[in-house]
Amino acid sequence: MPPLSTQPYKGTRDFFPADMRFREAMFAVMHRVVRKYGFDEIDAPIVEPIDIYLAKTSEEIVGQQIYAFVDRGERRVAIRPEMTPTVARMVAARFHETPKPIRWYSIPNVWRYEQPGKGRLREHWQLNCDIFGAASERLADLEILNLAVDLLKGYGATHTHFRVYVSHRGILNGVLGDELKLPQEKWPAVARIMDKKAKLKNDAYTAMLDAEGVTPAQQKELDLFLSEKIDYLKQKPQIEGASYIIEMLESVADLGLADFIEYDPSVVRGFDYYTGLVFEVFDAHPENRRSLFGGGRYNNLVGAFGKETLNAVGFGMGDVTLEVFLRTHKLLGDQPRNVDLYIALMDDALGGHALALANKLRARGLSVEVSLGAGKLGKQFQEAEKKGIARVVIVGENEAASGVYAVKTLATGEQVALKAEEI
RNA sequence: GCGGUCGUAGCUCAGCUGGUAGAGCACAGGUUUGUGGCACCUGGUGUCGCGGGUUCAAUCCCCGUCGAUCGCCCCA
Repeated sequence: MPPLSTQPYKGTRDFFPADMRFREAMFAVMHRVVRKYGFDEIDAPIVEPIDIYLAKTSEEIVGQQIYAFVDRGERRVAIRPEMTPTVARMVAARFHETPKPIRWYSIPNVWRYEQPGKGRLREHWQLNCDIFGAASERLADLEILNLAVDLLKGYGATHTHFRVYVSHRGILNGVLGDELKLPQEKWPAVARIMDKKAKLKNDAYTAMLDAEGVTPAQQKELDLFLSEKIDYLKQKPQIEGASYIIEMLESVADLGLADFIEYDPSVVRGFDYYTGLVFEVFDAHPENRRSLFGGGRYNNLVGAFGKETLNAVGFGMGDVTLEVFLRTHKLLGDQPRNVDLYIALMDDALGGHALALANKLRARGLSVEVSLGAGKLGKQFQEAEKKGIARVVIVGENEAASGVYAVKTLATGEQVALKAEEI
């Protein structure tokens, strides 16, 4: 048998201590910020019946990107490609007993079978924040946007680092259907072309629209829609979602978030379950102009699990894109270890004494690493330094006998004699 | 899924149209045994990503494969 590979499965990562420290630092900000908004944390199994994705997740994800298998009991199951259907399921399960509005968050790992690339892997962790059953959907949407901005601000980001683009599901439908009178089966392709407009040359763009059978008159209207942005909506109040977006932006300005949030007609989002607000957060860095995360309103998902329905809005923020963002802008870097003391040992016979001393110090809240085998003192200093520990307590015969320990601060070389209670 | 680049010691990499491999850093030990970060000495490893082919001979050439990375497709 050939030696086994030490590589993790394609598109996944091992988290060695340094990676784990970084991840935990990212998560810590998430927990801190989200809890300030009164969100409760939840978790759920990584495997779900595949049915919960079939109806409402995008066809692309279910058809090509889902990890699915049949279990020993012939059940068709899937490894979760996203958390939202699970959250909706849990809300439906405790529908009556949970006070509304429900604010829940989670940081699950989710899996998609896709081509790994920068900022894209097969397994990633995703902060999910959702609000269910708000009496005012507008206020819930506003709070979710506010939270999304606040999260990135929690890492020290400002409006120069990122921008939130909002739109409404009804707008695109209204423009393509009611204004342009395009048949519904053309909408996805046209939306895709619009989304790519910025990357395309003008003639390539028109050529693609021509190929979809979009007439010059329709293209002209489309151009107006894309270029005049909010003014276009003001001229067409009959479009579903137009007045909603106009008013939303006013509320955003009142909240002092005008620098962070703007309307962008090309925001679409892939999930089929969105029903209203959709938004996407983009990195503003010229070399990392990519979508960081997004979300929107999905009012019909909870109803799929029972008689009762509940309006909902939320977003999912992935750790891979977030890490690229944070490192690109130098907002979060490598995290140091956090151990207070290293106990150096002069002789293995003093090991018991050292372990007991460590326990005393731990009881006072300090974190302590004990040398698990005496060596040259100099080596032990080096070991402590490499482990990122600032101070060393020396346990030798004199110390063990007197209960007064030499405590050395490595960075300065200063050394003082302290009793255990004084360390 | 398609195309480019890449894969050599733990890490970063070198290796001149093919002759069984090297540097720096890191690591271990020592310069004499209760005080490190400097300096010096010594030391080791590599199935040269994996599999196959061509050749007297392959790290080098060819094919395949796995993985990473960049771009495209797709998408969040």
